[in-house]
Amino acid sequence: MSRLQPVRGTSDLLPENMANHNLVINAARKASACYGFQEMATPIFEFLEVFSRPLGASSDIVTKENYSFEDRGGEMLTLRPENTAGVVRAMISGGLTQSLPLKYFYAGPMFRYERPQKGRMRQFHQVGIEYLGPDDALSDAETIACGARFLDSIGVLGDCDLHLNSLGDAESRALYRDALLEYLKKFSGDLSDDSKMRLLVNPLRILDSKDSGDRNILQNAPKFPDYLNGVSQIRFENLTSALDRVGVAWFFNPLLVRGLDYYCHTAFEFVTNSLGAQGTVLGGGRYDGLSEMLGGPPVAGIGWAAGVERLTMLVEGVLPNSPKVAVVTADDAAQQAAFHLAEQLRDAGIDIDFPTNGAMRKKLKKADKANIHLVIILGSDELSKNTVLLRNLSNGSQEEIALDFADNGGLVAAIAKSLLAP
RNA sequence: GCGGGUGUAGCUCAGUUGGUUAGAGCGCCAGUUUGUGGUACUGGAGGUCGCCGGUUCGAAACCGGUCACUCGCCCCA
Repeated sequence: MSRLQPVRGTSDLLPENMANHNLVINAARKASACYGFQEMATPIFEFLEVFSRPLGASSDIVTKENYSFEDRGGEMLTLRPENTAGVVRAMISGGLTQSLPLKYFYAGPMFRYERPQKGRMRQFHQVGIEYLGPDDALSDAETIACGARFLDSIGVLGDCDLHLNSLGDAESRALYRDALLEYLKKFSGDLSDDSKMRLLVNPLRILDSKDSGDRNILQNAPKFPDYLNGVSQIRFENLTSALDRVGVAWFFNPLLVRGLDYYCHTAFEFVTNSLGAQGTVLGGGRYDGLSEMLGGPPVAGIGWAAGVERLTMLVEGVLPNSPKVAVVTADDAAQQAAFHLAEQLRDAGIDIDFPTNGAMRKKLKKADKANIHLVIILGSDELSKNTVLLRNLSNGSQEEIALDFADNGGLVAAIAKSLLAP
C-alpha cells in the first residue's frame, strides 16, 4: 500500500456511478416483483462449508478465488462469492421448507479473489432471484422471462443473446458423462493442459474450452442432446415452447455447461458482445440437488444472478438526484431565518439545497452548476419587508413573495407552480 | 494463476537523439461585478512525471523490480 488507493479489484461508487448502479438494481427489483419475488438479504459472510460443500472441490471459486479467514472465535468464514448457497442455507436454517414455494430477490456485494479486468472485480455486485420448490418447466420459463423482462426494462436485452441448454436429469448426465469420457480418452494426449486436468475432475467443462485444439477434438464428440432421456427431452421442449410463445428469443447452445455438480436441466446465460471477454451479463440455472448438499431436505430450485457493474456499463447514464430549489442568503443577517425557511420548505416536501459558504454571487454560481431551477433569496431588505425573492434560474425571471413563518403556503404554492412549468 | 499494453496536474493529453525552472486544454479559486448565475476578459493555485532501485556528469525519457489499470487466457455475473 504505497498510496491511498482502493484495494485491488475494488472501487468506490461515487454519486454519478451510484445513480446508474441503483437504476440497474431498482429495475431488477421491479421486474422480479412483477413475478412475485420478494426481496431478502443474507449475510455477506457464511461458514466456509456453505460454499465449499455445494460448489465442490473442483470449482475454481472454492479452490482459489475465495476470501476465507478465521475469526477470533476460530471459525472459518468466507465472504460470499455468490448468493444462491446463502439463500438456500437461509431457507434451511429458517425452517422455510415448510412454506414452499419461495420466491426471493436479492441485491448486494459478492467477493472473488480473481485477477481484475474490465467487468471483473474482486468486490462486485449482483442482483438475482431464486425460485425454490417447483421443478416443472414453466417455473424455468417464468424465471428466464423475468430475467429477460429485467434486461429489457434497462434497454440491454437487444444487445444480448440468450444461450440455452439442458443438462438433463442425473441419469442423462451420467450417461453422457461416460460417453464423453470414453471419447475424450482417445485424445487425452492431444488435449490442452487445462482440459487434461478437467478430464479427471470435471469432463463436462471441456465442452466450453476455447482452446482450438480442444475444439477440433470436440467436433466429433458425442452430443449432449442425444443422451437426454425422454423425461428430460420433454421437459426441455416444454420450456422452449413456453419461451417461444411469449417471444423470448433464445438459441440452443449445447456447449453451455455448468461446472457445479448440483446443476441439472436448464442452464442459461444472457451474453452481450459489447463488453469483451466478460460478456455474460445474467446467468443461471436449475439446482435441484443443492439443498440436500447443504444438509437440508430435497428442494428443487432455479435462479439467476446478474452483474450490476457489467450492466451499468451498458446502460444510458442518468444523473444523481439533487434538489431543484436552493435557499440563498444575501447577507449574514438573514442566515437564521433562511435556515428556518429551508426546514419549513423541506417539511412541505420540497428538496432544498442550503449553501452556507461564500458570497451570494458564489452561491448563485454553484446553484447554476448544480442545475438548480429556483433560488429563494433572503437578505436584510427582504426580512424588513417580510418577503423573499423567488428567482427562476432557467429563464431569469424574479418575483417578490410574502414571507410568513406562521403560514408559508403561498410561497410553497409558488415554488410548486414554478417547478411544474417547463 | 499465465501472456501482452499502459501509467506525466482533479480530467483529457503534449513533452524532440537523455540536458538546466515539466507544458496545454478543460475544470477549480479569485477579480473585472461591495445584493444576482450562465457569456467574456484578467490573474492564481495545483506535479516527489505511479512507487523503489540502477545506468549516467545529468533521467519524465534508458534498464530492473514493484504497484495499479487495461486486453487476452482461465473463470464467471
